[in-house]
Amino acid sequence: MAGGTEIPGGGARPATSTDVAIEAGVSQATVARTFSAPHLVSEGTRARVSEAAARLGYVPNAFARSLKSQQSNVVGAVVPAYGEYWQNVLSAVTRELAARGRQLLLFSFTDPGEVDDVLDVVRQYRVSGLLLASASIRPDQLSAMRRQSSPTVAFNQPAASGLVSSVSVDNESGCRLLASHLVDQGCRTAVFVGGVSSISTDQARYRGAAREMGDHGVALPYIGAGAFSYDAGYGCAERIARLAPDAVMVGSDEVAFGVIDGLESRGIRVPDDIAVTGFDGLPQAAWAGIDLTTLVQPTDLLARHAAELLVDTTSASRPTDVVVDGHLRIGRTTKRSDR
Amino acid sequence: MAGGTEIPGGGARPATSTDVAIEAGVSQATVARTFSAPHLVSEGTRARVSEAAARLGYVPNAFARSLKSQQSNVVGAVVPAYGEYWQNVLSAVTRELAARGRQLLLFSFTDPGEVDDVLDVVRQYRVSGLLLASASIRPDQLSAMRRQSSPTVAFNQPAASGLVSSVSVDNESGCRLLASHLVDQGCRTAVFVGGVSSISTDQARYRGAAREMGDHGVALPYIGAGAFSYDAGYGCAERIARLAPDAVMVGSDEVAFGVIDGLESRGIRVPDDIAVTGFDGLPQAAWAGIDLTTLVQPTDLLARHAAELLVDTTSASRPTDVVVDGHLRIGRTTKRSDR
DNA sequence: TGACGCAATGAATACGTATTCATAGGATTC
DNA sequence: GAATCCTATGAATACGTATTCATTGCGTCA
Repeated sequence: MAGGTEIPGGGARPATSTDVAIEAGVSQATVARTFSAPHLVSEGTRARVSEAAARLGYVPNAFARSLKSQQSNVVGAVVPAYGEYWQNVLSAVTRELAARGRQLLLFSFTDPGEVDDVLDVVRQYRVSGLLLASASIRPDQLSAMRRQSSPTVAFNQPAASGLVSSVSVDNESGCRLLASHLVDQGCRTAVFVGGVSSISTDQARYRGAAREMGDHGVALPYIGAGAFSYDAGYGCAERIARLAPDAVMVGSDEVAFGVIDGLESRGIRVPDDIAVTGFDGLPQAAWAGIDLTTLVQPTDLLARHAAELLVDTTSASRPTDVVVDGHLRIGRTTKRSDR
Repeated sequence: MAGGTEIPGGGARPATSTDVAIEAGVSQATVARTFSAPHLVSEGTRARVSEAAARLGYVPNAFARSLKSQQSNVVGAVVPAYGEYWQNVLSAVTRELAARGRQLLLFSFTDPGEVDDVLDVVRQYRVSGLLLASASIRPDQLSAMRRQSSPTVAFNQPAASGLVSSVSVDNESGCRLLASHLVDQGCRTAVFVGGVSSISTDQARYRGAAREMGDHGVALPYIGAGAFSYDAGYGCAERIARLAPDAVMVGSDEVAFGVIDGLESRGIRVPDDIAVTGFDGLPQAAWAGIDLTTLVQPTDLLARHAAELLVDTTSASRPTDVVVDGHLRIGRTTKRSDR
């Protein structure tokens, strides 16, 4: 240890750029420039400042910076508290944003009704972007975001189109792929299990599935699980069993996991008695013990698109809708049992 | 619509407290007080201000507030990018913090080596608290947090003791419960599959398991999966098979899911040939298709303790270690097959 | 009735930074 | 050799709020 006073400034107060300026014998402006626009500072000075900063343990104050520069580098995310799918999305988006120097301020809600209140809090943070995972949002909140010229991106909620950007997988064609695969496997009767029928994504998936099935002369009644959860799926087994179809198309993997277990608990074997498909491509779908046929969403790609829209300030005034294709994952749950 | 000018201030600039002050015919100070200390404002004035604020779509600027008041209401969380377990924890902690008026600023890392850099960014935000999910942290970062008098809580990383608070499940006694259950089921030989052996949590779990087994004269060799993931667990199957034990105790549920599928893929049946236990109590463990015997961590309770420590400013100077008990969940994977 | 206290409000200031404007050299150009 | 330009720096100011201090008006108590 060279000097005696390591990390001085004894009190609780973190060092400021002015402290560093005094320590380095330069002006506060020079310190600020050293950190936010180094190319404006000569090499020698820069070194002296950096050294002084390190000595004082100085870290720029993000709040002051945001206040002055009128932009925050913070992206807000409003996401349902529960659900495997959203957790994966969040994880991917966080990574992509971090790579672009943005932080993620997380807000979660359990009841869609809370979203409005949550958004009021979000606005306090003058977030430079907003990721939405819920479609039920007051239009004036959206236009407030827009006036702030902060890009807003709806993730897998294409219905919000027009006012905000959106990034989503092609739900309809994805479901056509799944349906088509089922038909190939010899499926003649089927059922669709949705989560919450009022959600646009749910509707689009059903629509795609029903059309493709219809094209092959297969009817596709809709059953609502009531939620996007394992338990909701499990609870559908009886209603499905009553219809005794060849196949069950489930609107989301998590629900599908429940459907499978629910069916098996009633002695209905998958895929021998009924084939099952999911949607999302959660990591668990690939687990050997499950091996679900599903439509894999390219989460990383979606996250990358979302991050890019969120970082691009011009995208606020020019809402963009990005739709990417998923790919079919064929698993055990639709293996033809040459019946 | 009453007036003509709904939400004026046409430009992109959000309304400020001064704008509201002018609109309401009061001073800026009064507006500030209306929002941060309403009891100092007379009822009539308060109403007039609130009305003006609503008219202008005014929302207080959190950055300015934090700058002035020197506290942020933002809690930082540094969490591994991947892993079922942490996603669940994050979700629970977010809820608890929201209930206490705190927001969560999320930082994720893939490589523990990144943590130091991430923490530098965290410090920029003068977070009022910090949740850590990684034990590998430079001591000077911790003391910097302490000097800032921000409570820091290590989640399930009890080794960090002393400098920061911690909240964790009783790993050792939890594993004793699991081991004891296995012995009751007639287990005479066993193997422990850990994730990353350098992690204190991993060590504590192995220690508990080995001691209980030892008390019953059962040796417990350690196998390192190398990561806390499904794939890592799947890849251990061969090494396990070579030892041909009665039971495998796995240090985490996610790894256990992989172990089970890996074993089954080699024709080893669970639980008929080998019993398997996990640790964590992930939601998936309760799925009927899996039904894993595991130690359920009371995540909500842990999150609540963490949130309380993070909110309590005095806890920074007085690190506290909270340890709570988990409970045994007995599933299919250890059902005695009267061998 | 005068002194005092309390409630409500306004004026002014400080928080820590980014940025504009001005200044001083030093290099470059004709 | 003078006019010009560019680079590096400092002084000063503004961002939007919380808070201290001062002021006013009014009720209360002796």
